Amino acid sequence: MERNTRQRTAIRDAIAVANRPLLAQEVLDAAQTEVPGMGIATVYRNIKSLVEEAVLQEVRLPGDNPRFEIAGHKHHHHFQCTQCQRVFDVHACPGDMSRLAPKGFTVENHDLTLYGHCKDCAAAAAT
Amino acid sequence: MERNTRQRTAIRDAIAVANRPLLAQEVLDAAQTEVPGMGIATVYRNIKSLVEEAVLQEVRLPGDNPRFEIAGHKHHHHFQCTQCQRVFDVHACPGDMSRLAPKGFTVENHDLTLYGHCKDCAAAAAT
DNA sequence: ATGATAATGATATGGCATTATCAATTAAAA
DNA sequence: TTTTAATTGATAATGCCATATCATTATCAT
Repeated sequence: MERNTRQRTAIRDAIAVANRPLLAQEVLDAAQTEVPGMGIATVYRNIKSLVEEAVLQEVRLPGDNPRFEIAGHKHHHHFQCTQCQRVFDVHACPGDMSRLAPKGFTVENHDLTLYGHCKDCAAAAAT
Repeated sequence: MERNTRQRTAIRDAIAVANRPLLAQEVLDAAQTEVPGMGIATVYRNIKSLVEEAVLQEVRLPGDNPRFEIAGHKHHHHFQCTQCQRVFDVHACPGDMSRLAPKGFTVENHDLTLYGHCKDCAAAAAT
C-alpha cells in the first residue's frame, strides 16, 4: 500500500468521520457513498495496512467481529446499543481496577463495555 | 437430552469443578480425564442443551470463543491471564456505570474484563 | 503523456468453530 | 434380560470472516 487511491482515502475518511468504531461491513457501506463500486476485499486490504501503519486500531467487543477506529485516542471504553448494535466511545473510566482482582493476581489493563440505548434509539423509544 | 450419560455428567462436573469459564476444548480436555474417548461433538451437544436448561451460561470475552460456566452466579466480572489465557471470575464490581455514558444514553448493563497475570503465572514470573 | 507496477473488484479459497449425519452403542423402561 | 430409542463418536458439511488469486484499472515517477 504505497499509493494514495480514492478507495484508501474514502476508507480512512469514513472511519474518521464516523467517530466511532466500525465493522468492516460498516466501513464498506460508509466508504461506498464516496466510491460506489468499492469491494469488500479492498476494505479488508486497506484496514489491514492502516492498522499496521498505526493509523487505525482494532476494537474488540464480546461476541462481535473486530471494529476499527482512528488510533491515538487516549484510554477509553465503549458503549454498545442493544437496539441498533452500534458502538460509541466512552471517554470516562471508573479508574483503578487493581483492587478488584483476587489476591495474588496482578491487573495490568482492563476493558469495559457499557450496554443500553444510544441517544437515537432512546429518543425513538420515548415517542 | 433426556438420558443421563457418563459423558453428560462428566461435562457438567468438569465445568463445575473448574470454577471458572471454560472453552469447549477445555471442557473436552477436562471431561476426558473421566471419559477418555469422548468426542468434541458430544461436548458441543451437551453444552448446548445445558445452556438451554439454564444449567450453564455463556461467557463472552473480547476476541475469544464462547466459554461456559455454571449458571446462577450473581453479577460478576472476569479476569483473563495474558500469559496462560485462562479466565477467572471476579466477584467485585466498580458499581454504577450510568454516569459514564454520554448524555442521552441510557446504561442498562456492563461487562468488565481485567487483564494481567493470574496467581500461578505471577508466582512463576517472580522466581 | 507514457510506462511500470501497485491497487482494485470479483470471486475462489482458506481457516476455524460449530452443527449435521449416521452406524454403532448404551441407557433405561418393560 | 430384552427391547426401544436416545446418545455417542467419527467425520463430513456448514457458515462465516478474512485472505489469496488474477485479469483489469489506475497511480505516479519519468
